[in-house]
Parts: sequence; C-alpha cells; structure tokens
Amino acid sequence: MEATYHPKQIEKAAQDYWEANQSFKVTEAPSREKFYCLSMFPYPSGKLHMGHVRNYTIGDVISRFQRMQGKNVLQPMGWDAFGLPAENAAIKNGVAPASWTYENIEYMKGQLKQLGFGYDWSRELATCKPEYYKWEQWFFTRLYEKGLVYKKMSVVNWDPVDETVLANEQVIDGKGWRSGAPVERREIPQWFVKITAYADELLNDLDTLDWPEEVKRMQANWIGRSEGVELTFDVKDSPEKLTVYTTRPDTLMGVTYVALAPQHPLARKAAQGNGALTAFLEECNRVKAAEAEIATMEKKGMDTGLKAIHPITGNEVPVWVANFVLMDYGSGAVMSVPGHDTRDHEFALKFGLPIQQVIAPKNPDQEVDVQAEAFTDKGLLVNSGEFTGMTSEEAFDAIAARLESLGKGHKTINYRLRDWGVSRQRYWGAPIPMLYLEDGREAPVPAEDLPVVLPEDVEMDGVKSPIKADPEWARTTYQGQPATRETDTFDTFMESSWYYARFACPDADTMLDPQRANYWLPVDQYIGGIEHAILHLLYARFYHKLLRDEGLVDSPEPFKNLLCQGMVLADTFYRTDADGRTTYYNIKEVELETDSKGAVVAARLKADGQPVEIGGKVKMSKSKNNGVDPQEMIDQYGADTVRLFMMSAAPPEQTLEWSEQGVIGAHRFLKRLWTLMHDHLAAGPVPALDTRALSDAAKALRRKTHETIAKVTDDISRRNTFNTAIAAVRELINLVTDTQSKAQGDDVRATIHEALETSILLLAPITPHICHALWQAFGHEEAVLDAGWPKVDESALVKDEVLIVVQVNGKVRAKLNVPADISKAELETRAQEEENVSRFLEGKTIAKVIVVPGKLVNIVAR
RNA sequence: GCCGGAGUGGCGGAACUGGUAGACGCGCACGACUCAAAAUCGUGUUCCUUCGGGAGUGAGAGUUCGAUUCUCUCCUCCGGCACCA
Repeated sequence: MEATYHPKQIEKAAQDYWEANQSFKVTEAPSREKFYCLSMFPYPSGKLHMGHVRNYTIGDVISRFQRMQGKNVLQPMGWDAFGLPAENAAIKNGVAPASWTYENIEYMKGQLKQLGFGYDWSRELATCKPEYYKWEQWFFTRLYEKGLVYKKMSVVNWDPVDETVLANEQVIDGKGWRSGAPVERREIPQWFVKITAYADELLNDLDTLDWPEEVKRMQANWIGRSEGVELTFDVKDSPEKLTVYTTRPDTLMGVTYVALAPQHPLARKAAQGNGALTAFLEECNRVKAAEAEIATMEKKGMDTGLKAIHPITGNEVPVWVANFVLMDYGSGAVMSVPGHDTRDHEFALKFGLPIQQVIAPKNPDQEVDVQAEAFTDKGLLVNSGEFTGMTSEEAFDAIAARLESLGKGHKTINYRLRDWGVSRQRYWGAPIPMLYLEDGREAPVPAEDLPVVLPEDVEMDGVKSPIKADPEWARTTYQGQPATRETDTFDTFMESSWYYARFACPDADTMLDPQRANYWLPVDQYIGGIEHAILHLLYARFYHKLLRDEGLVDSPEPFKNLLCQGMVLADTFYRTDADGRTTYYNIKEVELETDSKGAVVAARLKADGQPVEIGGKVKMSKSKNNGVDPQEMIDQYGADTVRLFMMSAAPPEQTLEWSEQGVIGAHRFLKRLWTLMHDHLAAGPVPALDTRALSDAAKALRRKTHETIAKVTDDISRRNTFNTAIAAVRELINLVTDTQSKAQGDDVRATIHEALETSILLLAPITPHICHALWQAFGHEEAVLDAGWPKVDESALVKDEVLIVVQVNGKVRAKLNVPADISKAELETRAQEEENVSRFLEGKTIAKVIVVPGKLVNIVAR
C-alpha cells in the first residue's frame, strides 16, 4: 500500500477490475431477492452535467448498498436519444441529428464509466434505434385497434414566416426564436392516446405508491377529479345549445353571463359579419399555446350579442367571449357566477356585468358584500327561488335533480386531465405508424411492415422536417392500394414511458418478454429530478397499465419507490449594461472580497478589477454562465471526491449548492482516510479483538463503531440521507484519531482496526474506488463490492451512564451523568440538588416536574 | 394566475417521534511544523453581554411545562403548468 492517496491510479485499477470481472452484469435468478434500481436516463446532449452526476451517484450508492445486502441488483443505463436539441445542433453545425447523437452517447458513456457507476452495460439501449422504437410503433397500432387512439384538431404554436410548428421553448416573448415573427395559435389534426380512460385508476393507485407525498399530491391535482353537473343553456333565436360543466350547481341561480373560449364554435359563428368580434378572436389567437401564458395575461372579453336562456329561470343572460377560457378543458364554455367566483368577479367588474348574491355564509354574523368581493365558500342559498334556504350541499342535489327532470343536465364526474397528444411535426423522433389511404380512410401500419424507419442520413435546413420534405419517403401501399405515411413523429415521452421495462429484456424479439420483465418489475427504486413529477411519471404509469392490459407485465405500477433529487446550483455574477443587457461571468473570472468573518461582501472581475453584481445561487445553466464541468472536477480530484462531495453537501431532495471549497474538503477527507489506514497497517500486526476485556476508551470507540453501523444503515436504507450517513462516518474517524492520540494497548489497537474496517464497508457504496483499494490493503480476498454489509453488535451499544438535561421553566440549567437504570424519583431529587438548579428555584414553588426518561427533567416553578 | 415545495450561524447543512438548536463540513482567527509559502496537524468560532445571564431557526400570532418540529395569517425564493427533457 502506498503512503499517499493517488486517486487516478486506484480509480483506474478498480474500474479495470469491475470490467474484467463483469461485476455488474446480472441475470434473472428467481431464487434470489432482486432489487431494480433505476436512474432516469439522460438525453445525450453532449456531455454530462452536474445534475446527471448527482442523479447517478444517488442511484449508484443505493445499488451498491443493496448489493452488499446480498440482493441481485439490476442497475441499467441507456439514452433518451430523440429530441429537439439534436435538430438544433444539426442546423447550427451542419451535422445529421443521428451522428451528433451517437457521438454524444459515446462520449457520455465514457464519462459514466469514469465516475465508477456500476451499470450493466449489456442492457444499454438508445431510443432512436429502430430495434427499440419498432415496439413502440407496434404498441401504438395495438392501442389503435383497441380504440385507445384517435385523431382530433389541436392547438400548436405556428410560426407564420418559417411556416413551421414551434415548441413552447422556441417561443420567446410571443415571437418565433428564429424568424422573430409573432406566433399564432393554429389548429392542426393530431393523434391522441386516451389517458383519460385510465384517470380513475391513475388517481386511486397513487395510494399504493411509496412516493413523496408532494409528488402524489401534484399528480392527484393534475388529474383533477371533480364531481359536478353538466348542463345546457339554450341560445335565443338559435337551434344551438351551450354545454357547461360546473362543480358549484348550488350557485346556478347567480349566473349573470356565460363565457366562451375564443375557439368555441359558437364564438366563431357569432363573429361572422361582426368585424369587432372577428378582430378580437384573432387577437386571442396571437398568443403562445401554453396555459401559464393564458393564465397570467390580462383578462379580456367581448360580448357576442348572443343571449343564453337560463335552464331553470328562463331568464336571458349575455354570452361573452373571454380570452382565459380554455377550449381544451371541459366544453370550452363556463357559466359565470361573479358573486361567488373570484375570476368571474374580476371579469364582471371590468366589463360592468351584474353581480348577484345567491349564497350567504352559514354564520349569520359574517358580513358579506359580493359587490366588493366574491364569496367563494359554501353556505346557505338566498335569492334562489324555491332553493332559497337550502345548504349548498342540499342545493347541489336539488338543482341537479331539477335539471335532470327538465332534460337539461345531469350529475357527472369530470377530470382536469386531458388526453395525451403524441403528434410532433418534427423530424428527430419515431415515425407515427399510420397510413392515409386514397379513399380517405386511415389505417395502422401492419405489424410485418414495422418498423417504419426514420432515415438517418439527412440534411436539416432548419425549417422543414426531412421526412416531410421528401414525398418519396411517405409513398407506400396498403393492401395493394396506394397510401401515404404519417410524417409526424411521436412525442419523446413515448420512448421514456416504457424504457424501464425494456431494460429487463433488451434483446427480446417481442416488445417485452413477460417472464423476464415480471422478475425485475416493478422498479424498486426510481431516481430522477423533481421537474418530472407530473408529466413523465404520469405517462409512464399510464403506459405501464397499458402494457399490463396487453398481457406484457403483471404489476399495476412501474415504480415502487421514488426519490426526486434537487437541482444543482452555483453562484452567479453579472453586469447590466446601459441598454439593459445582462452579461453573466463565471466564478473563475471573479475575485471575491470577504470581511473578517469570511462573509462575501463584494465581487470584482479579474479582467478589469471593477465590481460585478452578486446574483446568488441559481440552477447551473449555460445562460447564467455558472456551470461547472464534471469532467474538470474528475480530472482534478478524482471520481470518489466528486461523489463524496455530491452526497455529503445536502440531502438528495434538496437543492445542492456547488462549492469548490466543499469539494476540496471532501478530497482532504479521503487523503486523511488513506493516511490513517496506511499508518495503522504500517504499525504491524493487529491483535485479536477480545470484547470481554476492553478499557473505557476501547469500549467507547467500539460503541461508536456499532452506533455508526446502525445510523448509516438506517440513513441509507430508510431515510436516503446520505449526508448524515457520511457525517456519522466522519465522527467515527474523528474518534479513531482522538483515541489513537490518547490511549494505547492491544485492546485499543484491535477496536481501531474494527472501526477502520467498518468505515471502509460503510463508505464503499459512496466512494467505491478508494474502498476497493483499502479493502484489498486490509488483506481481504473478495472485493469490497461483494463483502457483506457490517452487522450491529447490540452488546456493544449498552450504556452504563446517560446524560440528562435539567431545565427550569424550559431553560437548560444543568447536565447530569447518571446511571442508566436510575429511578424517576431519584433523578428528580438529584436534579433539584444541582447547585445551578436550586439557584433558579430559590423563592419559587415547584408546580410540576416533567421527567422524560433517559433524556430530560424540566422543573416548572412559579 | 393555478398546483407543489423551501426559508436555521459568515456559508452548505444537522436536530428522525414536540424534549440540550447549530452534529458534520466549508470559511475565518490563532498556534505548531517551515528560512518562507503550500500542504498537514492542533485550538477556537450563533449573536449580544455589566460575564450573572439574555436573545435566537423568514415575519407575526396561537397551542404546550417545553415548538426548527403542530395550527393560522403574511413575506421571499424555487419547481411544474400538457411541444425542453
């Protein structure tokens, strides 16, 4: 063993060992307990970023820990290889998306290996390969045959200059990012998968998942199940009817107008021959097709001139168009009750529409003025004809029953969740396997003709998808008649919705091999960013249920446990010039000025010595110029240092603030650890541990060793708090150093040996390379990777004395070391005898004494 | 706007079930080693203080013998909002 720590050498040696022994290649072994640990696969954007490193380090620590518990651990890795950035890179650099993607995969794979992640690379997959997306195409045709796929018109961002569809991120301040033209909402026909048919199951099964509560809550809210009433308004002098959905039928008598989405057919009809309304509807279309955009913009509306007939009173109410009513949600029309809905109230005030109170608070003392502010609570009905005096709950049923008897409405369950639009008008995606026949019919591509292969050797001009530009690509036949192919491609969420299952049987010549898939699935631990809390995770859950209904898997849910890791942040520094443009500077270009305590008080640019603004800690990104390249860190400090810092700086769900000083601190610990181990071994043979004859110092160290095993085991397996696990090992190492300098003897040396060996095992999942080397140096034949996890010796934990805190009126006044088996009464007496306690009791009478055994005594005195 | 989350020393964080606030680390200060520096090792480090003690976990209230932890109101920051992945 070398006297100094050389991360490059030992990391290379450990990685060579794993490679030569195929250490992470696993096969299905029904007799063994399996553990499937999966980290969200990356988009191959070029090189790994710190977010990836954090995500994959967490996964690797859990995988290695579970392996040391004796489980058959599968940890695969692959590539979410279709997507927009490849097209952008293709346009910018003149390379085909495919070759750009494959190059990135090669490079990033090398980086993952350098970090020492224990993946079974024999299962690697890339979603852009036909052998992967073939099955996705096949599955889509199965869904089509089952009636779970349909086509409808749907809104996209349209760039009128480039004549192309833009993604939301390509629309900046309402303009196309390349053309600069104001975008328009445009409706085009698109394919949808009926996720709403599974809404109830997706909602109910959330209860069965060991997921963070906030993620389950977000998904439940996203699905948005509500019970309400669907009712129709007749339209005056027209055969048309308006259908609306409401969760508050009790407020029906307070409807003073009806609001339509600008895309509603009746709004369009009313606009014919109405120039102002036509112009307004056009204006409503000049906005990005994103809900956040619609919800935050200024509320605008216009009267259509139409009158709706109230289904119960028969009164006429005006029909308005409002820019915030969504066509995709419900029926695209809402009944407006400004007295009892905040948004309706705001709109009514703005446009001078009447506000009518129909609900009064249940508490008669509560003052309500609906002209000033909407009263949104449930209560008692007023001004509601025959329904007056009912509670909101009674009125819900009574009004629903009345509507039903009139044939104008019925109770129904509604979901906020909308069907999954899977069509994209882009090139770099899996072609949607549908055909359009000459006679106008559509048909799925027959299974024997799959996959529909995306050509990879193409040139991108930046505007039109190469498969849309080439009519030859689309030309084909179907059952002898000419047909054209669909040239839209799938949403990339399609690929990421089932990759976890394909990893179980990546070479199967069907979509999945149920036997192998059922051995590994569900995933025992899934790890990924919180930003995927809704969309990806909901689509994957949906897809899993579709796979189950196809007979490909048995389980109802894909991911048993979920860990959402936080983002990686770094300091930002910037200057704003006279034109209001902001330039960001990397921390390397900046010099920090600190006060005597080390607090940062100012920053200046090294280049010109002038001050720059301190922008705080922000998610690492190109635009903020605050990224730290993992590769540089690995080269400089080694993979173990990077892994150790990542895991020790914060618990996984929290944001992690990058700090090079912190990295240096982690590196320092590994150097110290190495030296400590080396010196211990260099001191000669270690006597055997005789637990019956230990000095106090040896006994204390041994207790700490076993307390640490218990703590680290619990922290990793139950709490996922790797930071506190590392802190516990550091405490143990600190105590070893301390014991070494204060006590000698065979018993001390033997307990130190036990403490050090234990530390190697406890750190092995986190810093596997150094632990691999140290374990060998300690003379073990087997690799640390396959060494069993250390076991707690309960007898080592026994304490003879405990520390008791004594409080007077909740303030700490003394600390006592007492025998662990002291009686309550004696503890009270001893507490009161303490000098600093009696001092505070003087002149007071004791009202109460609270004793928490083994912890504290609180004397309440007045 | 809607949904979800987070605020603790100079900094990252700890306190797991309502029971010693600040574990562990970074930074800083001082000391040892050194011709010197780096590295390394050691000691100290929430704030105020009349050195008795007092205050303190984003702000304000409440429950409790006792609140970082539970309840309510508010402020700030972050994630998602269906075509970034």
